[in-house]
Amino acid sequence: MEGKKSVASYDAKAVEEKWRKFWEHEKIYKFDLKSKKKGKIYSIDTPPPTVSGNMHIGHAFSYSQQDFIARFWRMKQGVFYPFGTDDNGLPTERLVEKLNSVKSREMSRVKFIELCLKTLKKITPDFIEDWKKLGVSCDYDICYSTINDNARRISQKSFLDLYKKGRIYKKDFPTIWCPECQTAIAQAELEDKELPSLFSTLKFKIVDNGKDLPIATTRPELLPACVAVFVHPNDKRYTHFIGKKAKVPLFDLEVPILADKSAEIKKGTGVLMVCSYGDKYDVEAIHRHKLQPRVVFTYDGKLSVEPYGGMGIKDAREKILKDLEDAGLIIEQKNISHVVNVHDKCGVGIEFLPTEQWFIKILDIKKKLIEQGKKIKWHPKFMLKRYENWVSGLEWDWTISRDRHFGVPIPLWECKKCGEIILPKENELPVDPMQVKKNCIKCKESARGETKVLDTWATSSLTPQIALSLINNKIKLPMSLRPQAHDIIRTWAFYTIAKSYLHEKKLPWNNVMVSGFVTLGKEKMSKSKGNVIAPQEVMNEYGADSLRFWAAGSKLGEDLDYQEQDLIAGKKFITKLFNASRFVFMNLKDYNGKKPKKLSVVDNQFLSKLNLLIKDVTKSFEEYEYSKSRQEVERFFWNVFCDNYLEIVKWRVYNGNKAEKESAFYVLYQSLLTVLKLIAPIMPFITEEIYQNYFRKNEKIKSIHICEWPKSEKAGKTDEFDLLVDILGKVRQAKSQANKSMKAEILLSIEKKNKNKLKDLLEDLKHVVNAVEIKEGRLNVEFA
RNA sequence: GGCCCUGUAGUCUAGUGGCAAAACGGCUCGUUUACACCGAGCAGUCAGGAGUUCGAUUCUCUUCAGGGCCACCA
Repeated sequence: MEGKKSVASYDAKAVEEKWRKFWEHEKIYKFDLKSKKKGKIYSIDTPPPTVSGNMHIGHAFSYSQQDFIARFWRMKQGVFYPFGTDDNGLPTERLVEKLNSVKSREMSRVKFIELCLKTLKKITPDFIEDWKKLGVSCDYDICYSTINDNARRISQKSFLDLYKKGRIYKKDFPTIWCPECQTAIAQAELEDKELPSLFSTLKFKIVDNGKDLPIATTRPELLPACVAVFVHPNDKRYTHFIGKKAKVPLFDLEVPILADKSAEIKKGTGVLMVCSYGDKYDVEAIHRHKLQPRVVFTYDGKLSVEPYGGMGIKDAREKILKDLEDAGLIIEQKNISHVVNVHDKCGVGIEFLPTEQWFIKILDIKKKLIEQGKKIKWHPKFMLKRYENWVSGLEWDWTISRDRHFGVPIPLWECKKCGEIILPKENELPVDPMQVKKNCIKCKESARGETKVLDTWATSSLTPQIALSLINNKIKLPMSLRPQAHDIIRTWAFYTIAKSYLHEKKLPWNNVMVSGFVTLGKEKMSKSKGNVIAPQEVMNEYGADSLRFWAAGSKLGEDLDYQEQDLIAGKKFITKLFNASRFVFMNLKDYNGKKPKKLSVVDNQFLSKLNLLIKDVTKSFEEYEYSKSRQEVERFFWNVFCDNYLEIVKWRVYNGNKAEKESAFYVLYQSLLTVLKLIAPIMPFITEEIYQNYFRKNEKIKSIHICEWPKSEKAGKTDEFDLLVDILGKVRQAKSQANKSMKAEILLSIEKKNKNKLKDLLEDLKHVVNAVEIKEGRLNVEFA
């Protein structure tokens, strides 16, 4: 033997890999309807990540948080916790094109989807690996992709159902259009972007008398699209022009001057030009006054009016400004910064262009959808407000058609002759109408297969239905939980609530938990800023348990600053668990966990404290307050169990008689096991390691993660135990202030009333504070 | 312009109508039969103002600062 003892240390990486394989091999997280306790299964509508690149730290943060909840409920009553990937969108399309060096537009949709599925089959397992490494305890055998046959079938079936319910209509209408992606998009896909702009005041002229009518604009390229000029009916500067015509500068157009209260007297020059279409306001104004629109942009964002035909919007703007200047038609110009709407996927400014699109009617049920939202429990509560705000601010029905190539096809045909709509039968789904020929039912002419595809949200709003279809709908809506981030309340949460209501008049789930995001130095992490942390590296360095421990550090919905010190704290906690367990079983060895006839007063009261802990931690998990759970277990384990209880029982464990030992052994065994179970949802690997090493043989259950959640029994009093700890603290303080060793022998005097209270505990006290004698008197410590 | 969230030790986070808390960091001691990835102790904090209250860090209003969502975007 060496002079210095060798200390076993915990190798997180190796241990975590071992248990990850064990869980997979033993199918610990396999969904089993029979596994339900109390007749219930807690079902989770897992967010399907987009397969692209790697898991980022935001994923690690929010998936950890939902996994705490999942693991808690698994132990409590059993869970349905599927996994899925979202592969039905632009990011996947781009990735598949890149990996296979193809262009989706040069292939048929069917072929491209086939290629997607093939490619995904290859890359998804590696992608999911990060989730498994993090310990996310889904049943990965219950796995969907939002582009596979089943998801397409459900998505198209949803379309058919809503069509038959009269919820879907097609309309030729100016809708939000992205000239970059060349597709219509939904209100929810808009993003603000602040841009510098030139604010020019231009000379319009009154047709009758040639007088100037100054109008300010940032978009002179819309001049040829001008269809009217508005002034406020009370604006005395202009009332005498109402009813006359104005001449648009540079373009030989005459437009009516109309009175409209929406023209603000104080804004700009007080005169407003209405164009087809500059913004949503123009769309409404033109309809209100029944004006004839004159559209000057093409779908790819170019002008269609000579002499500017074929020029991009920005180029045309510059050229027109120059021509205006040359013609002396600019009165004033200034640089301003203003906010414009851009497409969230590409950042390009949107336009309003009249196209034929499919819509789901939702504006008429806004109130109903808010009511549905209120029936769901939002965690944290205020997230409901964001939902309400969004729904009450909706001004457009849901545009569900996209003029793109890749995606779930809109399943219908239209008769070329009579316009009759032909729908597929349910057993034909999934179908691509561009590949299947149909004839009109009425006039027998051939019908045109719809070329548009569905908005990706039209499919991902069905994740509850898709997930439940994988278990033959043995669980019905509402599911228990939707975990998600707050940036997609207006899309994923809203559309899912809308669809469940429209299809079944049901809630999709009873609870929504909304995670915050990760910041670095209080700034939002983003690739463009370069301030990103890779969770893979963190797991390599500290282990997944530490990363999860960190993710449990802030309460749900709060942002959390990434700090390395938090990872160190997690690692230390793991080491402490590891060492304390080693100590316990160094002494217990083959102890079988049987309850002795009688427990000592200290042991009994310590168990009462443990019972209080169980109660608190359970409640915190039930309320999605995992950070409270973590804090409570951490504090109990470190301060009460390690710092005090272990010190108190040490002497008995080493030197006690049979009864004293048995009592201590039983309590050590039970309390350590309970602490492990309580923290297992947050730190699944270390708890499994300790469970397997020491408890499995007696407990018989294959894994700690499918053990029964601890039950809190009625807690008895803890007065004497608390007093003992209190005295212990005072003695330590006295020794520390006297610069004495904790081993220093002392004479301890205790207040008389306390001496009576402590009469059963004096022996314990004597050994733990190393008192040579305990006397009555005031509480004080004398050094021997 | 409307709505929502946040502001607590040097740092990062809990928390409460009645002594302000943990962790990391700092300082002082100690220890080697679970643990130096240790133990004990010490110092240090509720953004500013007003109100409600016996009492406010907590509730209300307001100012300031940070963040988010929506609207506007002539």
